[in-house]
Amino acid sequence: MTEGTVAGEQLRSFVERIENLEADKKVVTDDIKELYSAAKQNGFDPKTIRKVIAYRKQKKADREEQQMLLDTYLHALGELADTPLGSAAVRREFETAA
Amino acid sequence: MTEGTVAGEQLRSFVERIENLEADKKVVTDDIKELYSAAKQNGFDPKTIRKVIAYRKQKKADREEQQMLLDTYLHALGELADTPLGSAAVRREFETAA
Amino acid sequence: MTEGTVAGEQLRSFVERIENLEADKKVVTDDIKELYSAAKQNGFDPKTIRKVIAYRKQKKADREEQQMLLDTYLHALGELADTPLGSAAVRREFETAA
Amino acid sequence: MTEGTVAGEQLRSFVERIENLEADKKVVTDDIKELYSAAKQNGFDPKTIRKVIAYRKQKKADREEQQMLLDTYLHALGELADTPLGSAAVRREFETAA
DNA sequence: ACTGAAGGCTGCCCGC
DNA sequence: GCGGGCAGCCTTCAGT
Repeated sequence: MTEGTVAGEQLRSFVERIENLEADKKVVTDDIKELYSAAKQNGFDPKTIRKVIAYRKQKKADREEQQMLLDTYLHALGELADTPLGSAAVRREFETAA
Repeated sequence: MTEGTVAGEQLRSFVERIENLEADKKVVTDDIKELYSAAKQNGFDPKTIRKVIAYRKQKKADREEQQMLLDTYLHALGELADTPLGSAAVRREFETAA
Repeated sequence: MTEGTVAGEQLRSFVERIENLEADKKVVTDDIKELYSAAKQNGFDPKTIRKVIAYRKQKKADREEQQMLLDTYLHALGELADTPLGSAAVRREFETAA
Repeated sequence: MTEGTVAGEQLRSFVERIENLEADKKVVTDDIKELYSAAKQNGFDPKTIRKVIAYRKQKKADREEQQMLLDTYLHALGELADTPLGSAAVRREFETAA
């Protein structure tokens, strides 16, 4: 796998593409840091902002997990969910369970 | 600092901009992971690729540090560095010293 | 710091003590794995058990974080919290906010 | 599988035992961290200590693998290995081969 | 300069 | 055997 071979060129391509993406990533990371700094300059505690973002992120994750649970219910109940009435019933069941 | 106040709006803005950037970052991160997977599918060892990239990054950092050192020398030598010819002269000096 | 020196003996002592603790840790880890296996043999899904444990752990963490939040409120409100009545008021505030 | 059923009690038992073991594990983990801190206070680089421990662990694993290989040879040679003298003979054979 | 936390990376274990 | 998910480790950074 020396220079100039097909494999070598492929490797080079992978490496360069990854390096480019890492550069992009660094830009974004730096932007985020700048925002935190700016927020701090405006009197907001960065740590608190992180808490807020973490909280929102988790809430979103919780919602998605609940959705997965609902899907589990739906699948477990099979065909029933295929009819509007059945679906509504299952949904009602889920709401009371949650 | 409740909803609707100026500070509240500012905070909301910061939070949302950061969240957007984090979303962007996630996209890039996922792209990188995909590339590593693709490389693996093509028979390259991901771990080794990481090593290669780390090595190149290190080399680049070393070069930049050397460049900074060079700049320090240039400035220490005063206006000479401001002309291309002078710069080249100092650079030659530096190369032999290094 | 060669063999037989004071520093060498100290280092040896640290290394061995750490290795012993790691051995202990391995025992505990293996015990945990055995328990998961036993649970599986008894018809319980290990993955679900992990979920349950993670859930309980998080609930505990949440409670502690809430306590930290309460502390933050208390400190922010300063002296007020030093009187029983003030403390109760803050606590009431916290309850409605949570 | 609700509370009070046999299965429920079994599950509860598993969960609690696992949680207890995890608590034990945390104690050991914390002890290890303390040791690293203490080592650092005594002028040792924690990172290097980790390297040392990893190295010794690797060496130990290598030795055990070699021992397993030796056992394989011994068994392949049949009953010879059952006597101390025979074992020593095979071991000599192995040492020169390795 | 050191400590404590936050994020990223690696190795491990599981299920497919 | 492989890929996904998860825990542990390492690194970096803000704060002191």
